[in-house]
Amino acid sequence: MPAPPTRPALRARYDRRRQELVDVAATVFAERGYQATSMDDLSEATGLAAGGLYHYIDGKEQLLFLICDELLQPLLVEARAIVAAGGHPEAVLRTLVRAWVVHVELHRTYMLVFQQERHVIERDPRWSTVRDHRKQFERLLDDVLVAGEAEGAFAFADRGLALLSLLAMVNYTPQWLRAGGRLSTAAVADGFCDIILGVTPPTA
Amino acid sequence: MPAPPTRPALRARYDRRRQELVDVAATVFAERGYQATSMDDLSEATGLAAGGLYHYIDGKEQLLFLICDELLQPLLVEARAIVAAGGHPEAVLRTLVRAWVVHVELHRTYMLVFQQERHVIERDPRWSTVRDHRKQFERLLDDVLVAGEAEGAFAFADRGLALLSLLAMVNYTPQWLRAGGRLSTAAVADGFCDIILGVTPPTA
Amino acid sequence: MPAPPTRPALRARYDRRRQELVDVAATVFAERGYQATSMDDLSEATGLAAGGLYHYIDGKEQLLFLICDELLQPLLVEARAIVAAGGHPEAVLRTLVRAWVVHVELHRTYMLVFQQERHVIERDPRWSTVRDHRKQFERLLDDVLVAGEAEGAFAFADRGLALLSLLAMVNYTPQWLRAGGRLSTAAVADGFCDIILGVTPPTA
Amino acid sequence: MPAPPTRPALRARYDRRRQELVDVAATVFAERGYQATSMDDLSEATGLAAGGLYHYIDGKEQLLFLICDELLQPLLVEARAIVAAGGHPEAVLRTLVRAWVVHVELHRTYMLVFQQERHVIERDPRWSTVRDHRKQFERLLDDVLVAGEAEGAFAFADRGLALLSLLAMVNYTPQWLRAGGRLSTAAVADGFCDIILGVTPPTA
DNA sequence: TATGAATGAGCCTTCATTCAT
DNA sequence: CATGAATGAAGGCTCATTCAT
Repeated sequence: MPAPPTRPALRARYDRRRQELVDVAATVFAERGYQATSMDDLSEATGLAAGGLYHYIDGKEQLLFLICDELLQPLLVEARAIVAAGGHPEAVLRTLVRAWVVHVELHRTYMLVFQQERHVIERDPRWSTVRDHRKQFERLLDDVLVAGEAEGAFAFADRGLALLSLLAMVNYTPQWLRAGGRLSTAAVADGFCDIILGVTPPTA
Repeated sequence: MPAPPTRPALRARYDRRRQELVDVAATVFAERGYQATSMDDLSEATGLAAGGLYHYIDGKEQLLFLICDELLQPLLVEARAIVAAGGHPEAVLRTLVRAWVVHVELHRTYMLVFQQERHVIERDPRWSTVRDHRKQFERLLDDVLVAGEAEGAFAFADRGLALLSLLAMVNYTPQWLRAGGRLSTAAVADGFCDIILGVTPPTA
Repeated sequence: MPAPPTRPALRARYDRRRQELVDVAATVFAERGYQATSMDDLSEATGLAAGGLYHYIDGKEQLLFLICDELLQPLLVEARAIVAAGGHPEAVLRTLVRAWVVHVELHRTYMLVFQQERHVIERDPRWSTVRDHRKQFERLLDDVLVAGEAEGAFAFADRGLALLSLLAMVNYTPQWLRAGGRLSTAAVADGFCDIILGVTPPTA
Repeated sequence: MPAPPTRPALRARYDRRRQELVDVAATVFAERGYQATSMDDLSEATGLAAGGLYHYIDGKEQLLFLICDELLQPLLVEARAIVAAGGHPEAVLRTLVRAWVVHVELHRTYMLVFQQERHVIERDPRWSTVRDHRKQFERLLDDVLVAGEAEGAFAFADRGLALLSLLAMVNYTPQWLRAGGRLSTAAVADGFCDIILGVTPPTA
């Protein structure tokens, strides 16, 4: 990858195209799998010739990194803001989960790729940055649960299991959630919270 | 793959080695990923020369198939038996989930591989058998929830979400559950049921 | 094989190199045999790295197809033109055989490969196109013999045997005919016709 | 290949089986091609397990050698006898060609294999024995033509071409001659001689 | 910037052959 | 004699990446 252009006008176009490339890559990776996708597939999907891709990225693996990074980074930022804003634990949790599910839905393909390649990300030392972001997010989530439990707002049979379950639910979401489905994103997020918090329907 | 030997004595050894190969493959696939694992990796992991593997399998993909099949087939059989045995819905559900989690724990690597390669299995028509087994199992699970709801044993805010959550939780299990961990397998299974059913701890 | 370039300048070079590759392949195949020739052999013979060959072809088998096709297609076209032009049956036959022998001599290696791999071409359904061309050419030849016999220009003891013999003679030609040999191409062609037509030398 | 058994009874059975193996090999080679036939194919065709084949032969290539040898050796012996017996040149030629065509028909698969692998046999020094037999046979044939020409029994426009044509015709025979076809073996042989000798049908 | 030809390592698989049983 | 498991060297092909144009 040559140095990106410095003149602002060119830089803008460059950044736009690079973002487009990452988007396309996420879509194709999500469908065929990262390993099963060839640079030629991306070349075809973007309309850029094989060599042209390398003006925007260093290589195939960097695409995977960018996908993971653009998925986790903003989520972590938003989550920190929500937690920092404070409030009643349940409100914080619900706000956080809602933002999370929205994020997952908006970056559905990114999330699918991230989950698919989890075995690499979790093991390879070169992926520690991404891994750390995931861990920080999960830590944040746990903090909220701990705080709620401490304040008596939440009563978990087992907080660890509750956290793992919440992670599982939301991570699994992109496999079935589609825009315009039976449940709205907010409903899904609230539903998850209800389940975790043991909120039973009123008629019971 | 040549036809398996017919003489019983040889057949037994053949089957044993083949099973061993599938086991090793599951372990290596789980660690490095199916695509990232070369037949040479398996050759090294099994101690069998590259060509020797093909006495037991038709190709790399068949290993993936066998892994999925040996994971789902017995689970489905067991699940059907549990449901057929009948009983109070909650008892049935708990028995079922417990068996499921035990199965997942025993076939941890198989499950990891199955989850990893889900994008292939769900899309490729050649994998319809495996996909069908997964669907049948999920259908069975849903039937139990439906029955429990009908009998008034369960009260879900949203049964669909409950099912998806349960699937997510158990499918996520092999990522963190280790034998000898804080929670026993049974505790985990019951914990999952509690969460789904909205069982809150005695507010002591 | 990527799509061939569309820009005319590039396309010309591409076509030239591809033709070169087919030529080299025909030569090497003719010498070592199609099956006994590895892509590495072709790589070495062309000076192109192993992978580079696949810019021009889909695979080894396509080379064999192109060789057969480039051998038969133009021959058939030329033969049709000669027959269509009409004239005295003997003149037509002699013109046809002469063109045929010239063609065979010019594409000596192609012909050798075609003959060598006849057992595949005649049996495999995927080779029906090539097979059809061969049959059409032979049919054309037979038509000429039939017409000549009908007009009383030819008198065969057995026309079927005459046709088979002519085919045998010409097909066998590349095994021994060399440019600059004792007999000119035209002499060979005429000699074949003499033999088939029972023309005996003036009993001087 | 271990040493063949010496006890006569065993030796007979051994020889019979070995001959059977060569026959089967010739058939399979003729159909699929020598190179395209795997030892496993032969194993299946003979009913002998892979390793068992090596009790009778040294390797795959020896099978090819035996096929060629068993084809050419007896033909050469018979041809020599016919020529040695003497007689009118035309009678000798006709007897010889008839024996030849009969031989070719009886060893149709052997001949097909021999023709298919001609490129190896003609080039590789290891095949000089087989090549020599072929050359001796052709020499014998030429001698007959020379003698006939000298005696004024034959009048060739070009004896060399006549020889090559005859070779071509007979060598091509296994590609189309089937037992029970329109022409008897003898008729075919005589037809070839008529063509070479310029014998025109009586009605002409 | 973009193209597309070219590289070369690596992958999955086949196969002739050997050898313990 | 026969079996069938095992070997290991190719073989055809793919693919991430480079680079002259």
